[in-house]
Amino acid sequence: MDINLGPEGPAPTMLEHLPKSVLNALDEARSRKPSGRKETQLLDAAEAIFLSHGYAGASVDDIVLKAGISKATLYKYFKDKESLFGAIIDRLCMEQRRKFDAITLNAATGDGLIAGCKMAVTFVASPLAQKVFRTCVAEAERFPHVGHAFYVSAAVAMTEQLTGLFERGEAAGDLVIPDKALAANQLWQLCRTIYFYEIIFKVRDTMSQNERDLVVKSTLEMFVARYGTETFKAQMTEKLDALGVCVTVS
Amino acid sequence: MDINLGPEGPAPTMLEHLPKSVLNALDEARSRKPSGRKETQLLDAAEAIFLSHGYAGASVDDIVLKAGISKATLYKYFKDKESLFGAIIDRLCMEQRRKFDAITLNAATGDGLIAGCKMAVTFVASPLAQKVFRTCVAEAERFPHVGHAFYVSAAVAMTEQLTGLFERGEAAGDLVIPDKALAANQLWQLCRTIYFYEIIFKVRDTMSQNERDLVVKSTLEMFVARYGTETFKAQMTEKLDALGVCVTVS
DNA sequence: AATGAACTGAACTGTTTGGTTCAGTTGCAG
DNA sequence: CTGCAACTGAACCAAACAGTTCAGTTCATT
Repeated sequence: MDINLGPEGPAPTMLEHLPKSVLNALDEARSRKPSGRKETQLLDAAEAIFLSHGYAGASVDDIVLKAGISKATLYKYFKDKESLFGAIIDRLCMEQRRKFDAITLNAATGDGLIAGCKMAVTFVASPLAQKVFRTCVAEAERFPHVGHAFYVSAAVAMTEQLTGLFERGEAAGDLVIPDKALAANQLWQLCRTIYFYEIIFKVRDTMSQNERDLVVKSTLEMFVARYGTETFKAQMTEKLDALGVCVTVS
Repeated sequence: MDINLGPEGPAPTMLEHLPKSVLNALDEARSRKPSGRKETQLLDAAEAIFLSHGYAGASVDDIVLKAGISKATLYKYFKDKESLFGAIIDRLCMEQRRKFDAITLNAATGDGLIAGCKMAVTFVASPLAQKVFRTCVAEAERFPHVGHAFYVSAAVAMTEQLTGLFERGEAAGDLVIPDKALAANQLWQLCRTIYFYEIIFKVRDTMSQNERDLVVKSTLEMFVARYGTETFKAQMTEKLDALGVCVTVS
């Protein structure tokens, strides 16, 4: 995407001493986003610091230091710390929403469910998603907008996706789901079984492929037992037995 | 429990000007907890402020002001802000654990499951539990002990309780659960469907009795579909249909 | 070569922070 | 009455905080 100059990056005064190739890359980046390079540096730095120290724990001085810009520049882009924080959260949530919307679960019901759960489990356990979750939970009380933005970008987006899959599953005679929004939430909740909370509460750091498969399997066993037609249950049992052994699809 | 003197409370110098009844109540409280009254005031105030502002956002001056004690006294009890915070979290988690351990789910399987889920849903949506959850999630990365304490006080305690219920359910021929810890986690997760996250992210503030019943019902429908024996499924369907209309047990 | 906008670094404001110190007050046990 | 430990309030510290100001630099555009 953009060129990562690392913390601080070279001062503009030093540009002429860089190799041609780097200069070209810089020019390219600059022409692509002519007026936003400094802003991007700022947003990236602010994101990293807010996500790891929280709003109150993050210092503006640390942010400008990491961004390699001056304090005056920051306050030209944002009126205060609070609005910078808001912009960071909005950017993160939009990105999250984008990820959900990019998913297309157009496989057959069984494979769609498995793929969806795998994505959900992988997403939910990813370091970035964990940090965003943590920060949004932490600040939701003081900044309701933050909580709301996160909720819409995750819960709402995911509900829409799954509802589509469920409707197709019903049409195919695989599922019978009276309340699809409720079922989507339940499925999503089951994908957070055990490991999500163990990571959130720092009881562990990561989860293995086997553990991911275990969650997918146990989640769908439950989901299908409740909402699957008899024929679909039998069909899924096989598929799920194949899982949890070695499969790696992602 | 203890006598609430309100913010700041009367200074000790003013005690002799208070009505006799209040003085007696004060004396009673003091003789009950002779050496810990100031400490209790401190812990209560610190709890309130940490839970609503987070660790970094809470100021020691605000805490001693609310506790009605002097700063010097605080630093006689705790070596620094961090250890005060640790003590607050430990106290909250111990209390949480105590609540879970006090539960006795000794009814028949069906009623036990319903009672357990009702408690879980009510607990999970309570303002205090929400604040504790928020704070522990927020600080788990900077203070791993906080995350760990919360995890043990909630997840572990609840798993133990439910495992007992499941074993009795199996003995009675109602349930078949190969992995009981997993099933306990799934049940707990399902109790957080929709509303828990809506409250955590400040999309709403409370949930009604009907909404609680809806969660209990949908949770157990799913759980029983997966882990119930055929006879038990039929039996539960009736019980759950009775629910979600008006029932108020709590 | 001149213009103007973006940006810099560093100094500066006024406030707040966590933490310390201390002379003096209080209430209670001997 | 005395001695003692708990506690007070207020002053104090150095560091950090968010936010402002400004003289001066950089750089693409004309």
